[in-house]
Amino acid sequence: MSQQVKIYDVAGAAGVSLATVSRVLNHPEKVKAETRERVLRIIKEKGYKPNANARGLASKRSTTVAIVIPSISRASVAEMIEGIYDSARKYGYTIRLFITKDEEDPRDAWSEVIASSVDGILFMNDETTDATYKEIAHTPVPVVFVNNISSSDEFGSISIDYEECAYQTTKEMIKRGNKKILFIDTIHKYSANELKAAGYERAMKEAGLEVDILYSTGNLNINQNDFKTYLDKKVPEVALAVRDSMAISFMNVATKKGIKVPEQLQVIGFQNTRYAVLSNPTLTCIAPSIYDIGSRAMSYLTEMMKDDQKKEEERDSYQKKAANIIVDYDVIWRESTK
Amino acid sequence: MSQQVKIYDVAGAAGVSLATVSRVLNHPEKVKAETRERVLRIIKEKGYKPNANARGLASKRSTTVAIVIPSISRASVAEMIEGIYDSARKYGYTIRLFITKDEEDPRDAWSEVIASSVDGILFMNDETTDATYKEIAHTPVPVVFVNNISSSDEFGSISIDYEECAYQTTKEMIKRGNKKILFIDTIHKYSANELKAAGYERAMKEAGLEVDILYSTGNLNINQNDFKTYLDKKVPEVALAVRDSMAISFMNVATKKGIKVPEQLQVIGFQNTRYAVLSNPTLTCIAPSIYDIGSRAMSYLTEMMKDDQKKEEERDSYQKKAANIIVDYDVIWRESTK
DNA sequence: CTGAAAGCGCTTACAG
DNA sequence: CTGAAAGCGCTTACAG
Repeated sequence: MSQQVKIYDVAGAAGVSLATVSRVLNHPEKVKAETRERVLRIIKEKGYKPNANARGLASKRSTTVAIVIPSISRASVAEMIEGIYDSARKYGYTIRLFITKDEEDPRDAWSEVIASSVDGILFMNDETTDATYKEIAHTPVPVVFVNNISSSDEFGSISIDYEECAYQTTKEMIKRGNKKILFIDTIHKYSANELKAAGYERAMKEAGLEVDILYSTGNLNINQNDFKTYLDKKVPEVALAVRDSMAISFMNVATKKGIKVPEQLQVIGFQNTRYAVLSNPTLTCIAPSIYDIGSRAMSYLTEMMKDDQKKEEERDSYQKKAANIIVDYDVIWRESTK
Repeated sequence: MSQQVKIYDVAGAAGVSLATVSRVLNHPEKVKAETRERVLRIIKEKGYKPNANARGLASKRSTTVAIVIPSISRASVAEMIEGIYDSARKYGYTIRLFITKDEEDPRDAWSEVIASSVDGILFMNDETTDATYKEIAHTPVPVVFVNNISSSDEFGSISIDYEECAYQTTKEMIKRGNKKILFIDTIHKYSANELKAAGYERAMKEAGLEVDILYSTGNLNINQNDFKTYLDKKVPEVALAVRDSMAISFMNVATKKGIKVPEQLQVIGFQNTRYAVLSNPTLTCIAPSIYDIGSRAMSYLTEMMKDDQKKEEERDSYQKKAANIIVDYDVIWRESTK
């Protein structure tokens, strides 16, 4: 249980004051090259790492950002966090993780995040109500919405244009001669899913085709019943599902009923999880660059935090800069489509 | 951008000194009930949340623990983190997330974790070499191994007994009259997978049956080729795979060759990921209580951190207490077995 | 370019 | 049971 090296130890060994050691770390350009080299060498030798708490307290900056997510088990969260993490490391930030539980008061959750004294917040949320906006309006550090377009111009966001990619994909399937196109959505209204549905509807209406949306829960057993009931009545030419799991489940139910995929029914998922390639047939997917969303969100947050260090008056600038950044997507054609 | 409330503000409003406010928060039993109530009310009114950095600096405790994982995209990590998180909240701890990249020096990674001044570390690692042990030996805070039995008695661990569950499951399949049982393993040696293989081997040898292990990569395309090549030569009665994705992939390759699952070939996975129910047929799985591993790991770490606050002499006690805690598992029988 | 000193917001012996 | 004061390990104006 060895004692951690303190800045005093380094200063002593290098024959300088602790102020100089601190400067070497925080404003190296203000220190004479010769001194800097010497201090740096000692830092390395002794394995000195500044105490994060002391640093945070003195500088009012913690070089820590919070990731706030509703639940970590959602399919894409892991990849997004990985994107955030890699980007955060590049900028020297550390991650604090918060999972907001549905059953608890979001007010408490948010103030806990703030109290943890982070320099910025990456906020992933499937549905952002006005109440949420009010909640987070007084946050003393920059907030960036991840994978969820912010409808407020107070906060920036990084996301896929879900409306557009649903629109384009539906349109493509129409162009390929399909008319009966089903959209499978969650009962619960998530803002991303609402955008997907809107894009689908736009394409269908433009082509004069009938909009057909099947709502089901995320629960697999209920899904399967709903899907069976639906398929007893009719078989669409194409099914687009907001989640890969729903797409695969729909495909499995159809296959068991003797419906051939993709000959009679083509299926498309919206997430491109790793399991899209494990289904049989493999699943064609709209593939958002989830990793990129994470890493771009972090780098955007970094910019905002830089601005945040400036004085109050100048600060308005970044508020106005609040941008909704759109990240690319691909469509990966696999066996579930012709 | 409202100013955060400080302990001074609360003290002023409550007509007490800041020491008393601090006591209300940290040692409530030392404060007269009447005073305590009043202070508590003001704290609530003002929405006071102590500054985490200042608190950490003054008390030498940060009420933060680090989760160190090799890569977040592994199937079970999300659920484990959820378990850790829920348990951490219960004990009032916050989470700092570290992802160790294969390409970087583990020495640097670990010292970064320590510098972030956490009170304890939850260490998830697929393979722990002697070098790793040496690396982390001088960690100034308690470390608990998660999902990886520690072979050192310096550190405790929480895990499934992978050897045992592989043994029991193989034995069960033998009891059901199967003789040709294949074990599908990763080429890369992960300690958990080695334990699974050992359990399988023990059961096979006990029954005088031939051990048959197929090694493949985690890469799906390579898998499929390996599996095709294997199945061209022979079809086992049972295949046990260390990963669900490998099990499903093996099953899909077999199905495409016209082999009937489960009639001719039964398949069992080792993880029970959500996708076990999305495969067709659904996959029988050994189901470790991943969530429990996470939550028990955190609660065990809490104990160690409590001990860690005591004096050096007393400390040996917890070192000796370092336990390897075994968490339960289930076997969930689905369509891929008879 | 460097050092002495104040201060960041708390906690915790130490008196009383 | 409560307050005054020292101190946690840094950063950063302020002098020089």
